[in-house]
Amino acid sequence: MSAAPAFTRAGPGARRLSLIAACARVLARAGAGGTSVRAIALEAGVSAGLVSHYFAGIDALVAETYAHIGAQVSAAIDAALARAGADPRARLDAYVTASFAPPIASGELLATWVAFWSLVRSCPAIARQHDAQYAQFRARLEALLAPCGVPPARLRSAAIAVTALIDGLWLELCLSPRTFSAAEASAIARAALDAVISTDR
Amino acid sequence: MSAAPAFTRAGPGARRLSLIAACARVLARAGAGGTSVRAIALEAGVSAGLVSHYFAGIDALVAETYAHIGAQVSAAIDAALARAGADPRARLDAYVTASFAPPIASGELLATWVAFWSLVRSCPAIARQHDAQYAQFRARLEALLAPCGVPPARLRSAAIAVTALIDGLWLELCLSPRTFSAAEASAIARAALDAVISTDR
DNA sequence: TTGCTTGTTGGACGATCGTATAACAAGTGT
DNA sequence: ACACTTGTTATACGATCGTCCAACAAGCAA
Repeated sequence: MSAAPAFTRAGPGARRLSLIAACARVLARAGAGGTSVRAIALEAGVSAGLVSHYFAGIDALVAETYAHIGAQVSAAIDAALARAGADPRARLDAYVTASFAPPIASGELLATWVAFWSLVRSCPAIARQHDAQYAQFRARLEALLAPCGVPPARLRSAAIAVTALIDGLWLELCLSPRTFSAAEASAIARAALDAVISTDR
Repeated sequence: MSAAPAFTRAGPGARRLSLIAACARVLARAGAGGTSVRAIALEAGVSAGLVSHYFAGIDALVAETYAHIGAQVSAAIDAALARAGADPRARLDAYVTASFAPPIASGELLATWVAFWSLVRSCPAIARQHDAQYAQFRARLEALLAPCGVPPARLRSAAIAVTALIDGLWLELCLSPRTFSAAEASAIARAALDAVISTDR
């Protein structure tokens, strides 16, 4: 008779990915302060040494997790846009609605994002990733605003403003969901969009 | 001959305050991850044991530091409002300008704030403080918006929107100052205010 | 000057941190 | 059935974490 295997081997790619996913879960559950090599390894069901084996350090793992989560959020928004169809204003509204709905608007994702923000100032690699991510979000929003009649000269400002408004609403919505609802946040953002895309000023 | 005193005694109130100030400086310099009892004590020029003597734990110290910094930001805004005079729109502009100028808009303050945010989900006391602080900011903004002609029915939404916009701009301005300048953020916010206080919609 | 109050120190404690490394075993090809 | 590759474990290490407590000394009162 053969005993059950004490562990299962995984290809390097698969194991790396499972560690990144585990890191994201720990980050969401325990925040940046509670995220340690051992906690991640326990979450992934492997030994602690394996983290050091696959990543240069815990900072590198967190950085890769940042990119992974960012791509996930991007995908969620892209999916919402694809569902919205072709009408420019409907696409804009879909962008807003998706921003205040799970999985984007959630305390877990906030904890993850805050953990990244706390590393921006001390870790240049994280800072670069943040800049790239923000630029990508702004560019996508510009592409959504242009068909709605926002003149090119105002495109940059409009994208910055809408991104900031959504981020601010999203932040407060995640921090204390009792202050206002996702529906209210969405309504406020859509009202602001009306003002932004109106040409009479 | 008498040797120089090895340490100087301070009244309980003064020592508590110096520890809170030291905690704020460490939080700003090293972020939540780098903030330890020993680092705070070193910053304050006292021994590590003293922190435990004055505060129930490091969480309590951080919570009191949160309240302290919040009051400081509030005071900075009040000072800007006092300098702005009586004209309602000028006061609103002063609020915006102050939000994007030191000492409010700075990487150090961001690090402090992010550290607090990272504790909101796990520490109910911090969460309660955040809610109170946010409510206070929103109430003050409502008081500024009302004289500008914003009807009472729209006051709440307008205050939430403006707060979110300023917070979002402030966040990105602190995270990566190269994306846009404080002047640009201020201009964007003031343009949005024009839309909010206009009654033609 | 003497004694007392108490703010302050410095070290000890166990726990946990990130990292490195040698031993082990699962899976594969022969 | 064998050896070989390598993904994985287990352990050890020094550093640092938060907390606690007995001893010390600064400053005030008598």
